[in-house]
Amino acid sequence: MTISFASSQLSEHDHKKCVSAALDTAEHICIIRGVQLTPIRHKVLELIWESHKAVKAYDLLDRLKLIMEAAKPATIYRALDFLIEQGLIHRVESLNAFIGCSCSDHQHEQLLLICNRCHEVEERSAVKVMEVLAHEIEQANFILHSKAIEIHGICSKCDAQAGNKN
Amino acid sequence: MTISFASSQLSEHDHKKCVSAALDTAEHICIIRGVQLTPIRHKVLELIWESHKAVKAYDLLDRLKLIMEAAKPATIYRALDFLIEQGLIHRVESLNAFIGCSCSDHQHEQLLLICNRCHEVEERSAVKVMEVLAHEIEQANFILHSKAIEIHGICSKCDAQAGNKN
DNA sequence: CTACCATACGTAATACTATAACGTTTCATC
DNA sequence: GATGAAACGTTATAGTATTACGTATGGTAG
Ligand SMILES: [Zn+2]
Ligand SMILES: [Zn+2]
Ligand SMILES: [Zn+2]
Ligand SMILES: [Zn+2]
Repeated sequence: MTISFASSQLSEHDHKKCVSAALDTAEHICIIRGVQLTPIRHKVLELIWESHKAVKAYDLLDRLKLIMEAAKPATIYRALDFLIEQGLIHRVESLNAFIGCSCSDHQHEQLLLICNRCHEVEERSAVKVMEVLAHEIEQANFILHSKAIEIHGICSKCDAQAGNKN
Repeated sequence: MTISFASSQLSEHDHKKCVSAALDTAEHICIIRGVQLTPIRHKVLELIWESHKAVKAYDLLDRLKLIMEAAKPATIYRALDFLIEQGLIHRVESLNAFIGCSCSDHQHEQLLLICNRCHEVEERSAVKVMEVLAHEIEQANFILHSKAIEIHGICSKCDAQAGNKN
């Protein structure tokens, strides 16, 4: 059965394109910025991009160990720190997990739609939300450093599948 | 030195009123719902309300141990689970910490302004933000279960203090 | 009454997440 | 070829959270 009517941008797509685009962009960004996308960092980024699901640090570690026996927690966390600093991945606070950044323009003005069923995370730009939110923050005389908007629920794809089962 | 011009709702207030209001409300809500605000749960809620700072589970545990030697992690986490279920506290995902809920009407349509300096957390209702956000979520065909908007930065009080030092 | 059941709690063990500390390698620069 | 910075290796430890199983309590059906 195919899901022809699902509306999520994550459905039915050529994921290899996501991966290669993400890695190409990362390589490009790192060259421009003069920072090193070392083999470990590159591999961790690739592992994160294996799917659109949020992935845990120790799961990454297990997978990294398959090709790099000596990998330790610090190995992963250092790579994650680097990738976050460079805005190449996002930390999902409510899951203690990580996803590849798919902000089209890497402006990181995004909200995360986290599916509690399939665990995929969709990043949406939501310009209007950010505008109104910025205004609200300003009204509170609060000096913004960073913001995280994490929405939990059921994605359109999973909802459609559940609907089909009835 | 007093800070007479700070604008945060958390400044210069009678915190005993916050605590007693929160505890009274909690007792009332639990009676209405037919759930038990046991002595442990009540005490944990009181400890959380000692300040407007987000508090960690193991810090709560240490303080609970002072009056209840046998307290263990499960003691705290069970109380926290209950209080969250009842909407009497919020979990701050980005801090692995907890704050008392101060939604005026316990509708939990709030955003959290988290000060990185003093660690106080202000809960703001932000109706307009929620409206626009709800619309955005609907457009994504996403079925909402819960949402967390966590803003990090410097609160007006801390900003004013920093200003005074110059 | 008492057998039953649900809720809350006691207790121990364990799992999961993350960082600290210090040594080594590498490579560009002086 | 000494110096210094960045990345990584390695070990230990800190911090966060859950599982599992046993006990106590109180309400309720029989
Ligand atoms: Zn993809
Ligand atoms: Zn889903
Ligand atoms: Zn107060
Ligand atoms: Zn502050």
